[in-house]
Amino acid sequence: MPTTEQTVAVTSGRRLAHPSAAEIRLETVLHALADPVRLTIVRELADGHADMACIAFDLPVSKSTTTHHFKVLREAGVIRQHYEGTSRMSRLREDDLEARFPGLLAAVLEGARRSARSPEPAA
Amino acid sequence: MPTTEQTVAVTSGRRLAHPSAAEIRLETVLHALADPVRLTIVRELADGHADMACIAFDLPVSKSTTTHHFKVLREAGVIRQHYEGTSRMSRLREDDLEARFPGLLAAVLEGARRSARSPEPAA
DNA sequence: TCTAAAGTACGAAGAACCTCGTAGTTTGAC
DNA sequence: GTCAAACTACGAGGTTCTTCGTACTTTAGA
Repeated sequence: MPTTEQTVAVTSGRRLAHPSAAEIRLETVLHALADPVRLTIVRELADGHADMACIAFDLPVSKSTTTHHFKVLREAGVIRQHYEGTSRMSRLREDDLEARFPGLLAAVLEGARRSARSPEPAA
Repeated sequence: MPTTEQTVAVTSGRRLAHPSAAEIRLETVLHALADPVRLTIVRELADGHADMACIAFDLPVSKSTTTHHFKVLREAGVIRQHYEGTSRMSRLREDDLEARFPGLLAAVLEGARRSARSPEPAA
């Protein structure tokens, strides 16, 4: 029995479904990371903003769209979320991703940082 | 002037548009790799089948769909293609991808190989 | 208790994507 | 010149994705 994912809901009764580490699929992860808004979220989470509330991200989309993107990331196994009061805290599942796809997240994050520095090298 | 991509069309007059190495975008690459058919193509190209004709891949889709997927991979900068007679040869742009996103292709390929061995760990 | 904050669920509109079949192009061989 | 092989271009059909607004739920605080 995989009990890895049983640490849920500390200050709340609300539950959030997460895939177990073994259930994380490569194509789902790649698809989750292929969206600019979601890549921004992941990059900010990686840059020291762990356990951030969704509202803390300054995203160029509406509130419900933000919710949607966090859900996609969570269901893909990229982030873990838990409630704290009315806020939902998010954190990268670095260990689980590293175990399943070694080097993938690091490579994507490094690539994202480069792209952020040199957005589009004049086509 | 980037002259990296000027090696085209050896035995043919037909041209194929490729992005230069600097134009390869992370999100486009991730999106290109997020499809199961395209991931199969990339995995086979990596597994020693460099410079394969499109027809040589045994894909579960029609001929025109195959063409479409190769085009997506080429326009994303993942593969390079050139004609040889009536055949179109494909090859991974490993060097260009490594230069722009170090470790990314290797991580994806390693993940794809693992997924191929243990497709779905019984949800 | 009442209110505000944070977030969810639902449905809808529009865009993008995957797939296919058909018709056309280019090449090489006879 | 004729023919087949390999591939492309085009459009269509159906699905999925992104985005939004509105209404609802849960929690914390006055």
